[in-house]
Amino acid sequence: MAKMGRPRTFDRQKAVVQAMHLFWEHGYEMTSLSQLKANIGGGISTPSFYAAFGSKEELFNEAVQCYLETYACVTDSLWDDEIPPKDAVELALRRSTKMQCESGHPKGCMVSLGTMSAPTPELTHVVEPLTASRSRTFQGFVRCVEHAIAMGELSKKANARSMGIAFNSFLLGVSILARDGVDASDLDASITELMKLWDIEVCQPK
Amino acid sequence: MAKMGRPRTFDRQKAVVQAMHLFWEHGYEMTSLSQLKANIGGGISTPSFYAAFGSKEELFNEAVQCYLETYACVTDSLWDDEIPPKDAVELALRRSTKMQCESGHPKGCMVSLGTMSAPTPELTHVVEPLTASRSRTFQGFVRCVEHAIAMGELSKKANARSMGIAFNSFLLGVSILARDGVDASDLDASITELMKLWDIEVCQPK
DNA sequence: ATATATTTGTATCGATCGATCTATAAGTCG
DNA sequence: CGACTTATAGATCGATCGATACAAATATAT
Repeated sequence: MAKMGRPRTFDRQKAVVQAMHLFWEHGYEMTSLSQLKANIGGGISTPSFYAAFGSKEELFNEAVQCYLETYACVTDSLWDDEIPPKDAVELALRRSTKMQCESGHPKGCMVSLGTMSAPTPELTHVVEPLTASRSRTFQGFVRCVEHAIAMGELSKKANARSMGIAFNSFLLGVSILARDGVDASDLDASITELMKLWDIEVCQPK
Repeated sequence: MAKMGRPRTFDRQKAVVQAMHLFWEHGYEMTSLSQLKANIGGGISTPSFYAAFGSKEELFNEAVQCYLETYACVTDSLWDDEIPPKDAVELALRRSTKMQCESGHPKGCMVSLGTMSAPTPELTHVVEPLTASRSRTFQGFVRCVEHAIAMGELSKKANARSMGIAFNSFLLGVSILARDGVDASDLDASITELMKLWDIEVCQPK
């Protein structure tokens, strides 16, 4: 049985993707309802917007979910136990950097850049999923280092938290550099440099 | 000869510092005139604001200049030829990180976080000083590595650009981590980790 | 004392913000 | 067909945005 009532004139899922691109580019507060309406299905009216999405905040939440389920997966390797920890870290760094520099969508990472989207305390809850995702990625880096230590690949003297922060901070910085137009190839080369931090802590064969 | 006319009821320089804190915290567009007026001298009127500063944009420029001449100096070691290159890099990283985590002002770096303050192309010129400062800091890191290579401290095979990007990207990420409330001590420990990238490239004594 | 220069307070400007009301159009059901 | 359901279009809401006009207040300069 098909849906009753007058059919929608625009593709709702495509609209969420469009909204995601706008929020990604400008942040939550800096993206206006006018922008969103104008970019959905070639332009929709205010009541159509609210009938379809409820409010700006609800659409933002959908857009964030959409991002987390698609683009944000570039760091999934950090929780894949079938991938050696070092490869997992390197894959996450390279895939994320590559994605952040791709054309077809805004530069940088929506999760990382979302920090500045909650300038006031009353907006904190809006960007909570982004904050949680940043925390999760950080934990993922630490986890990989800890696994490597437990497996005997890395020295027991290695500081998992410090190494995790180093990898994580580098990747957060990539968002700003990607926004500034730094070439993907330059960033990729610097990942090669950064990964030497891992090799240093490898247990020396006796 | 003193200034003529009715005297100002607030300290203009203190007002610029107050404005700097607000712009630092919320970015250019997200800081409203109402906020600025309310936080200057215990509250001033609209005409007083415009008489003193001209416009929101002009005040922002003054606030940025104020930041660059004070807080931003934490990375000045990168251009100090009397400091050994490695120390210069490490000092810049540690001083900047410490400053970004200090209390008494917003967390993170105003220059780094200013990326998201220009969501629209027509605002690009407003944050141009911030963009220029980011570029300058990056060049500073590269410069130190190049000096070290020229001095024979670092291997000629070292990639100055890649290493510069690595240090720079890490430091940009610190702004986001500081905003997220990461402890200064944890960040400082990760700098110790990061600096191993330098030691790796040191010419081995034969 | 008078003229001049500057800041102040009150009121207000048009534009835009996110959001809502009412009425109409366009579908599926019985 | 008529009943029901849903999305549409146009008009508009109060709040806030950055910015201005005007006149009263307060200082210095002559």
